[in-house]
Amino acid sequence: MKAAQPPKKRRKILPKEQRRQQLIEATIACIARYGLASTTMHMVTQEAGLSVGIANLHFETKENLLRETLRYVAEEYHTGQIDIMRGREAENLSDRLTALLNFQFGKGVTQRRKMSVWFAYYGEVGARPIYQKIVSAWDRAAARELESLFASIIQEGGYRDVDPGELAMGYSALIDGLHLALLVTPRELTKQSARKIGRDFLQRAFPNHI
Amino acid sequence: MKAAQPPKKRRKILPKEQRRQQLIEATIACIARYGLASTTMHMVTQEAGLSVGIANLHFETKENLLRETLRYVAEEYHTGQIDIMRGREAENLSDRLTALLNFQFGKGVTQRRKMSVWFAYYGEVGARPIYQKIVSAWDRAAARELESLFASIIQEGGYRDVDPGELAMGYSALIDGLHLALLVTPRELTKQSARKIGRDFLQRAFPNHI
DNA sequence: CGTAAGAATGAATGATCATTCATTCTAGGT
DNA sequence: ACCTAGAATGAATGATCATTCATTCTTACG
Repeated sequence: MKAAQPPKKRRKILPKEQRRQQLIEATIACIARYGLASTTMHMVTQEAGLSVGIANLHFETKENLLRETLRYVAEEYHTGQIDIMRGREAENLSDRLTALLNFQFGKGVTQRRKMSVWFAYYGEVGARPIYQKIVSAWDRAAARELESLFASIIQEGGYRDVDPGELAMGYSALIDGLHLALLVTPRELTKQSARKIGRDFLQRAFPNHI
Repeated sequence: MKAAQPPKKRRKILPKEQRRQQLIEATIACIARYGLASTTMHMVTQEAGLSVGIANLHFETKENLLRETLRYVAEEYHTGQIDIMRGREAENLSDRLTALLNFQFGKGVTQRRKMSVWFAYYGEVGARPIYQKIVSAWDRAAARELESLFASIIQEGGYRDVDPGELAMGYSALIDGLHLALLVTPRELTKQSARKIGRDFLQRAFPNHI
């Protein structure tokens, strides 16, 4: 009786950048499925369909791979937001608000896969200064952009007694909290109602823009 | 040259319940300091000033210890909230709202120590069904209580077009998001302004109660 | 074709860690 | 003062995992 042969796959050689990307994607998949704590190098390389040694070749250490993965995830989310806020897609201020909501509760961002990874890293921020640095740098950039968008809206609408900085902080916190709720208690909250809650927040602040 | 002798401590025997509590506290301290991923049984028992074997004696496995620690932290936070919302300390509805804010941004809850632990577990929720079960059970209980408090306020104030369930979800999400911001970007947000942001949210919804 | 630069492999290594359990010690009961 | 139930200890064990590196394979280029 012969053991079933794993189909001998031909070894493929690819440029460094492509392999790095492939490993980062595999890392995201593993963290979403098994958690940051129990993800091993073996799992990651297997997920990528490669051998264990490959990770060392492209990232030196596990620590590096995890750091680069966080950088990638943080950049993807925050540049998506920032592009919308800067008005790449909509000049109109009201439309930018709607586009922002659509992005924050859209298919790309609210996948369980993505949110798991996001909060897995947040959970370690308290213990790893480097994670805190990466996340807070992006957070600050997005916060500035949001504050400036809100300031424009306040001016355009002539809204009184609203501080753009405070409002931006509140809105960001609300969005993070809603993502957390979607992850932790998905039965209590749908994407649609989460989106509505975000919308209502904006509407109370900017009644003529939403 | 003699190595400095660790002062031989006399072995102390204590009731099971007290040792369990001591180990849970040590676990919280370690998670806050080193993160959930790198906390070892050695660290925990050392933090408690006990030997490694003790953990097995009272909790069987590391898994159990971590689970019981989460149960303890979740219960502490949510029962604190629920007691206030039920009006143990204040019959008046407005006072209950203020008390809730004070609790959520008070000394006890917003310590880095506590918030680190809280989010460390949230980060693993995506991968460990048992954590999700514990957290979401308490979340649901607190959400129900908050919804009922909001419903009373809506009735008392005759507020129109406000859904208590939706508002409760939004408020909880906002508070979670603010705690996360306090943990991740402490330089951008003080406890005082976080509290003010929470207050403003309530004020927009219940202008006559805050 | 032939060859060499370097990409990819995976068995081996050593470090870390949870768990075990034979032994030691404590304190309440007699 | 003595005894014993069972609380506490910590060296030993075995499992898991990141990392290494001698070897194999691929492909671009002459």
